[in-house]
Amino acid sequence: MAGAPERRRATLRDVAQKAGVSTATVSRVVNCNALVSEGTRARVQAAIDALHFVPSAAARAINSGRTHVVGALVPTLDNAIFSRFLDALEEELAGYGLSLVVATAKDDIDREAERAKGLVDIGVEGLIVSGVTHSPVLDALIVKRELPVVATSYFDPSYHLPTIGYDNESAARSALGLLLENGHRSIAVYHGPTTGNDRTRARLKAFRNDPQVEFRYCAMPLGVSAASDAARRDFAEPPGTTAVLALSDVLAQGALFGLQALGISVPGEVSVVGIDDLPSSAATTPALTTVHLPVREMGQKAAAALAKWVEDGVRPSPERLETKVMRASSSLAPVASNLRRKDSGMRELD
Amino acid sequence: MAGAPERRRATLRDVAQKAGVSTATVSRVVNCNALVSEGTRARVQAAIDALHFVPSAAARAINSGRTHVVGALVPTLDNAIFSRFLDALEEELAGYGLSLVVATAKDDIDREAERAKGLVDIGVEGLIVSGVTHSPVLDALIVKRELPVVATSYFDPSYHLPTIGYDNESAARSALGLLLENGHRSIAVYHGPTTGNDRTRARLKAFRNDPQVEFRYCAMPLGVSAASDAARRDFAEPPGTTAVLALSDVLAQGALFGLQALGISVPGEVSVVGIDDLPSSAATTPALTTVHLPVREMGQKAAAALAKWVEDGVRPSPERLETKVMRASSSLAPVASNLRRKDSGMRELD
DNA sequence: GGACGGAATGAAACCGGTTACAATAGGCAT
DNA sequence: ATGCCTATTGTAACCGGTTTCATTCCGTCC
Repeated sequence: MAGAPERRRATLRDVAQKAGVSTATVSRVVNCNALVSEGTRARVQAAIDALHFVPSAAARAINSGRTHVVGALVPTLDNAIFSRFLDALEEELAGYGLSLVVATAKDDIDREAERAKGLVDIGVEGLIVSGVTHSPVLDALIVKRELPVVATSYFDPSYHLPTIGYDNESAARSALGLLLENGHRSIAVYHGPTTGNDRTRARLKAFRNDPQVEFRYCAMPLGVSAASDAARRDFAEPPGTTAVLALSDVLAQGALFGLQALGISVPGEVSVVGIDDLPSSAATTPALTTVHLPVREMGQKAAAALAKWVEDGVRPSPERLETKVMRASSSLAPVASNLRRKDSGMRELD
Repeated sequence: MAGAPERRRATLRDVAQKAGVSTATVSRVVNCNALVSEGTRARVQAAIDALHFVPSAAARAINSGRTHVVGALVPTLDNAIFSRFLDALEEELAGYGLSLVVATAKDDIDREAERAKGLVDIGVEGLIVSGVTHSPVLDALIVKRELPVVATSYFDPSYHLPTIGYDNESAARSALGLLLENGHRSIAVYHGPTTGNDRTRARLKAFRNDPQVEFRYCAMPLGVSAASDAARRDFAEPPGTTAVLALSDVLAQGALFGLQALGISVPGEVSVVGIDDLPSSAATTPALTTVHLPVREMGQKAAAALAKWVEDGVRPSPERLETKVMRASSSLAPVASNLRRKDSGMRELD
């Protein structure tokens, strides 16, 4: 009577005792599996309800050898492009009966390795990572554990992990191509930090060896405000620059807003191109010209590939996803110094 | 020789045998704990390395009774406000040695309950949910399991779970107040779906019983494009409406862009107010007037509260976080029909 | 020289489930 | 009445670690 409220969670043995059956029978009832007579099933169920019994996930996992959990390491959640990717990834993984643990690497390979260690410690069966530049510590962990790992946001069939992603350099080249076609020869390249971010570095490669074009590289934190500030600074006095090529839509939007704040017409006076194709990029005025990265599709493909690897042991093949120019002339026009201002309106005709 | 490559992962027993010691000793080495002589430690470590031994998370969990995993159920990841929240949550939880599993409810309480069940099945020790409207199934699960659960994005000290969040109605009232002060009496309210979303419903309550104000409610999908389209439709012909009050910044931004597309000046001709204070809202031109919701802080507080509950068993108290009007006059001006257009510029003086 | 104390290690129980296999019982054909 | 088959249930081993407690081995102290 004076006893404590008995706080230990009920175990299968408790239930078995209360129902007057063996643990095997309770296990059968819990798993709806084998043939248990209606009578005992009801009796056991009653005991389960009375004791608030919930089976232990760990005990199950130890028997099945499966945790049904996979992990995703992304640079950050605080950027629509990754959260969009994760949204698709989570959705698709759920379809395979897998749960998703997320961890953020913050563009730091050591932190990434540390977090990965944490994920392995909690028993993830597989991992999604971003890019192909990782800590040796992480690589060692993968080898040791024979852990299924898919690298995303990057395509490189020669990489030692299967990559499911797009060609970053080619995406940047598409963006550049648009500007070149329209006569731009002096271009400001807005990009985020390159340390720990091989996607950005790959995109920057698109601008090598182009002696006829003058690039002004502007590194900044990956945020709308930073790009807006940069644009306000860079274009406060008319510069030679006729276009902003931003390696992320976040920066492209920032540049657009910054130019608008200066009263500079886009694309009338300055052209802006981005990469990502965020949902909001279609809605700005003008709508942003950008290179679409199929991150939802990437989420689905990566989920399917990892699920198959984890469940059936089949290592997926690399997959290259196509990027695509969106709204080619919306925030982009022929360079103003070569053509009459009004020509920018004519772009809408073709 | 002809034997298979022996694919089962190495266990503690394998290591013990190889090193010629007992399992207890290996366990000690793995956990750096007790006193093991230098000699044996080295011998065991060698065996561990040779066999690529990695301890099983499940086996550990079964002994400690802890999984070090908590779950978060959010409406969606595909909205900056939630991914921002999760970014902070994940960061803070990591500090407590907890990993974060995410699942999306998509504003559907049945799906939420189903996902929650899945999370419990993989062994989460606690849960973060959004809002205070949940399925009875979920409530039953919480009770049964005595699961620590913190409700966020909502403040209601009378709710049966501890809430850590802001007062949605009062946030909406702040936004409304700004418009009223400036003479607006005919206001378009842009909001997302109300089914399954009690935050939106709470915000809508702020507009009850105000006979002198005419509200036009416009429900739409929660996205920039939807709001942009809505604005283009609503303001194509001059309506009586002088302001848009959006219950999310995503919609406010959309409205702003849509109005700009129509060539309507904001705030000169139409005022726009939002709620959320997304990072990008500070950068638009004009910067968006909005009510700041402290979601990063909420993430930190929720993480701390849940961690303490899970680790020490202390149920947290509800916490009310303050909302705050940002950039009060940036995208908002006195109603044009009552005042001279140029007055809008004067707002910046006070 | 024998008892004592601490360090290093091992044996075995245990965590909470699953499951192979054995055992029991009732139904039915012979 | 005997034997066989099957539906139901129990026994106990097992999954892969952790941990308690006993044991062994030394060095020391008296």
